[in-house]
Order: sequence, then C-alpha cells, then structure tokens
Amino acid sequence: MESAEQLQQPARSRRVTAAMVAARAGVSTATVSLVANGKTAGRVSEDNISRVRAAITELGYVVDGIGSSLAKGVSSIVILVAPDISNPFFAKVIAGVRESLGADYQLLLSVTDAGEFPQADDVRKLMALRPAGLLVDAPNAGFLEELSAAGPLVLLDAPGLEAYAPSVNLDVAHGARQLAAHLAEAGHRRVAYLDSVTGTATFDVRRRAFLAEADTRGISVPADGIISTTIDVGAAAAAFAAAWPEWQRSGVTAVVCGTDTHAYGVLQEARVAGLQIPGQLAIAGFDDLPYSATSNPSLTSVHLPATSLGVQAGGQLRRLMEGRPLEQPQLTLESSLVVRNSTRPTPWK
Amino acid sequence: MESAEQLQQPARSRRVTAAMVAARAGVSTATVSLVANGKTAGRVSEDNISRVRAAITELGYVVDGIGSSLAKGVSSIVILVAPDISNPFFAKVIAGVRESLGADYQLLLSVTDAGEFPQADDVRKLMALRPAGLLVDAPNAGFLEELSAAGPLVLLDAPGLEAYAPSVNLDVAHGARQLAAHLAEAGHRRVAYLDSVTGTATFDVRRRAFLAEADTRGISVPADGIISTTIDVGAAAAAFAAAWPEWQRSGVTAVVCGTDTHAYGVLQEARVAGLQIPGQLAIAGFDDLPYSATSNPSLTSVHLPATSLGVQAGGQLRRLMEGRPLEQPQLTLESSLVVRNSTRPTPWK
DNA sequence: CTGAAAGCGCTTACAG
DNA sequence: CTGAAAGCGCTTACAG
Repeated sequence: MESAEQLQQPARSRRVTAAMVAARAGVSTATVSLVANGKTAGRVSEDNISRVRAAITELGYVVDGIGSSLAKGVSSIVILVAPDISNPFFAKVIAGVRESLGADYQLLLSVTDAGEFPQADDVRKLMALRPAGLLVDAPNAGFLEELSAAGPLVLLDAPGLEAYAPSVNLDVAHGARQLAAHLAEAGHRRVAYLDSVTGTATFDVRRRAFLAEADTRGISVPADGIISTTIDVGAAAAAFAAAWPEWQRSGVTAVVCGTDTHAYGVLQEARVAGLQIPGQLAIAGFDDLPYSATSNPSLTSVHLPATSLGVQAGGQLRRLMEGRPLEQPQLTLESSLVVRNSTRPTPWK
Repeated sequence: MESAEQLQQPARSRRVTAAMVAARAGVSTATVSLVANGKTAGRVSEDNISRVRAAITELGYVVDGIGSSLAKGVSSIVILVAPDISNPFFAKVIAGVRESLGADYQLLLSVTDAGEFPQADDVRKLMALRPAGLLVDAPNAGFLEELSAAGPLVLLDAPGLEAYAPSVNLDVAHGARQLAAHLAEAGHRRVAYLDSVTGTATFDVRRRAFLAEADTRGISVPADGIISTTIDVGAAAAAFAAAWPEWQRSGVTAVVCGTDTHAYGVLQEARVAGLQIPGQLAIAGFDDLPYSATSNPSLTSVHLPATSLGVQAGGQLRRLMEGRPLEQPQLTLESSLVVRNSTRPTPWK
C-alpha cells in the first residue's frame, strides 16, 4: 500500500489522509476518525486503538482542518475582531485570549486600518470561515447590528452593549472619576480632553465619567476643549500643538487623554513648547502602558487590566463553544488611577 | 423556493448555499461558482451572469470558505508566525502585511508565549488549515528545518537564513555599527550589552555587528557584560539592577539593548538608582518605537522600518501565492541610528 | 465494536 | 455556453 500511496501522490503534496492511516492499520476511516478525535470510549477496541495510533505516528497523520470543518459544520478558528492593534494595550489582550483559549482553537485576528470597524461585507467573509466563536473588542452598536451572529460570541470592553452578547468590561468610569478627583485636589479648574477618534463606547464612557465628575468638582472645559485624533503619538502631538494656544488662552492647566498613546504625543509636544509639566500643564491618560512609568515625566494614567480582559473573555467564549452555560454572562474588571509625576502637585526631582 | 429553503433550514443556521442561488437563478451550481469566482470570461452568458448576480445579492450569498478550500485544496488563509507580538514593533509589521495582502486573504496570527517558537506539532496543526501562504517573522534555523513547507513562504527579519526561502531583511548591522561609532565618539570605552533572550538571528546580528565595530573603535566589554532577558520592561529592569553593581565596578559607561523595550527597563532602573543619564550611564536600543521620543531622557535607538517590512513581505508572498515570479527574492531595508538625549554627549536641557 | 455510505459546500475537468 | 458528476477529507448516524 505504500507504493500505491506514492503512485497517487506523485510530486509534492504528500498529504497523509485518514484513508492511508486506515489502510495501514487495517481499519475503516470511521475508526481512524474516532481515534483521532478521542471519541473511542466504548466504541473502539483497545486493539484497534493502538493499531491506529501506531499508524498515525508512523505516517505523521494530522486531521485535515478543512475536511473536518466541512463535515462538522464548524471550524476550530476563533476570530478576534478589533479596531486597533497598534495600541500596545491590545497585545496584552491577545496574549490573554490565547492563554485561556488553549491549543484547541486557532486565533484569527481581524484588523482594519486606522481604527475603522469592519463592514457588513467583511463580516460575511469572516463568517464564511465558519468560526467556532467570535471575540469582538471595543465594538460599536452599528457593527453588532450587522453581525447578527449565529454562534458563540463574547464582547470585550463594550460598555452599554451588554444586550447584544455576553461581555467582559472594564470599569473605566471608576478610574476616570478618580482622575477627576485627583486633578481637582491638585487645584486644576480648567481642563481639556484629547479623545480617541474611533468612537467606540469605552472612550465615550471614559470621557463622560471624567467630565461628569470634573463638573461636580468645579472643573470646567472650554468650548473648544474637547478634540480627538486616532490612537497615534504623532497625530496626538499635532492636534495638541494646534489646540494649545487657544487652550492656554482659556486658562487650561491640564489635558486628559483617552489613551496613554495620545498622552505621549501631548507630552512630546508640550516639552517642545517648553512647558513645565505638571507646573504649567498636567497630563494624564488611560491604559497605563509599560512606557508610562519611564516617560518624561512619568505619566499619570488609569490602569486597565489588559491581560486579564483577554483571559476572561477567552474563558467565557470557550465555555460557550463547549456548550457549557455561563454562570455569569457579564463580567467587569476593575480599573484604578496610578498617579505619577505628570500630574503630581508636589515638586518632583 | 423561498418556503422550501425555510423548511430545510428550520432554526438558526440559515446558511445560503450555492445550490439555493442556482435554483433561484435557474442555473447549475457550476455556473454559480464560475460567477462567484469571476471566472466567467468566455464561459458564461451575459444573461446568466446577471441572473446569478441578482440571485447572489437577493440571497446574500457568500462562497463558503471551508467548502471552497476543500475543493481547491488550499484556503485563503495566510498564517503569520511570530515569536512575540507584545513588542509594539510587531503591530506595525502586521499593519504592513495586511495592507499589502489586501482583502482576498485572511491573516491568521500564530503566536506563542514568551517569545518561544512553535514546535513541530504546532506547525502541523497550522498546516492542517491549508494556508495559502506562510509568513515567518524572526525565525531560527531549527524552526525552519521542521517547517519543510510546501507552499508559498516568505521570511521576515531572518538574516542568514536566506537559503530557506525568499526573505525581507533589515540591515540592522548598519545601524548597529553607527551606534558603536557614535558611542566611541562620545568617549565611551567600556560598554555592556543587554540582549533579547529569544535567540533569533536578528538579535545575533545586532549584537555581533555592534561588538565588532565597538572592538574596532577601542571599546571593550567586561567578562560578564553581555546578559539577556525576554522583551519585557520589567524583566530588563530587574536584570539591569542585578548586573549594574558589577558593571559599574568594571567601568561600564554605556548599555546597549537589543530592543527599545529592554532599554526602557534599564532607563527606569537607572533612574531609580539615581544615575545621571547619559552623564554616568548612556543607554541605547534598537527599534525606535514611538515612545523612544518621549522617554526620559529620550532614547537613542536604531530605527527599523517596521511597516515597510510588513508591506514588502506581504507583497512578496502575494506574488508567490498568485504564481507570479519574484524579480528579487531577497530584499533588504535600511536601518539608521537616531541619536537622542540618552547618549548625547553635550549637556541636555 | 465495526464499516459502508451519505453528506458537508464547493470547484473542476468533462461531455455535450 | 451549460450541467451532471466526481472529488476534496472528514464525521456521523445507521445497520449490523
């Protein structure tokens, strides 16, 4: 049978099929399938099990994912849809997802450029891969409407969208309020806000929670005090440079940024402008990226548990894919303010 | 036929198949396939083309990726294998790959934890997805041996491994030499090197090129002057803290890091130790991440064109997958030193 | 416990 | 230009 195999597989694609394993082990492909998938309990004799296992090893057989998926109606692919992976925050989320998903599922990353979300058409193409499950990070409602997903779906960082699917959220509002309180205590009365342009819910929550608390504490925002850019150091720097003269005139003494990445841009530009930080201008962000501890000055930021976000979301999805119930469909992870030199009222060395 | 469809698809999975489209358009599934794949030239009448197109639109038909892949023998998935995505450098590479790959291919990210490379077993599982092509970033030779890849393959950042496959490389050696020259001119005579632990070729090239040029220029390295950690700010910080006392005794005045991420850790720890930078210790890295411009002090780094790396690699792979020849199987992109305050000999404000 | 057979959805020679 | 049919590799009732 070896020679027959070689005759049929002339040049390259020496793909080992279940039929070859079956022939070698002297069983049917049905038995090979059962063994390869570990569904032998009470269905395959010990004898055949070891015979098939031996053949699998000798031939180096691996179940073909495509054939398997077609027969089963679903693949082992998990698709992670995200608006922006250039944010280092996201790398941690991915690592967390992979960790909890394990080796049984392949993680497929779907990213679009410049923080845009995929359109209906893209979604259809993704669904054509028959994913075992879907993870959607920081979605907007419109996207979820299009995605009338059949199949397991878990949302990440999607505050206010709990109605669409099980989700894992971050209580960014808590950190945002802490930040407002902190700035108020430091004596700030006039602040500006540099938002992320993606328009995803989490950024709205951050901004609103901050502004609401700020208002309560006697901090106001000038008319043109809220602007937004993509999550990009350069874009943020440029936007700040353009806005600063007017902000300064309005008496702004602190800028809060939707992400640390935005804050780095502001930091950069503020230093170029010769501003004393936080003396003349205090700066803070969200995410608490690793670089925030080493920036100049170190950056005050609302810490968000990225890895944990990925782990929890992956875990929930896994349960869903395995048909297990979710004890708790809605999870919320804590956030909290990390105060560093960029807002610290006391003189820093 | 609407009702028949509904009868056959009772509850959820309302998957629209080619057969449904065929029935609606009054043609065979073969014709539907031809139209859906744009292979109509001289094979389908205008009449049937428009009839099928209409049916496709009305039904919202999307070619099933699994069925299609099985019939064709290959999927539309491109797998990107990489040892570490937590490095922000990598996010740019991914963006570049996506840009040049276009919408016809799905990018599947294969990442392993802690900078480890996938084993033979993982590779087999990946190949079971029948990828249209493979992109391997910063591989080591052992991995490529296992990966006796049939099918299109392009390597990224794999110096010295050009024999295995077409590749896109960065001339990191050039930047490394510039860095050595720069430090020599600044008066350094004794340096240490904090390497990345992944042991991929690019890091060897960086280190060797730097050390060779440094040697030429009269810079020496103490016996225990070369250490390595994972690409992680915290790990680098800890390693530096442990090594510094001995280094200091050996007269080390500069630390070169395999990546900027390592350098951030050193920066952090050096500041905690109260060291004057670059007065008492100069620090430099590789990658030129966006944060290097805003760190304290700003970080001297060898700039590497990440996005371009991804774009070029994606482009080469695309050509391969489409059966087109590669005019130039080996591409090399430039690197160059960006001097900032962490090594700048003149007093900085 | 075992295998023959149908079927997953599509593509591609092939015959007309 | 068109369609019937085989086949991609696997899984799963089903009959034994």
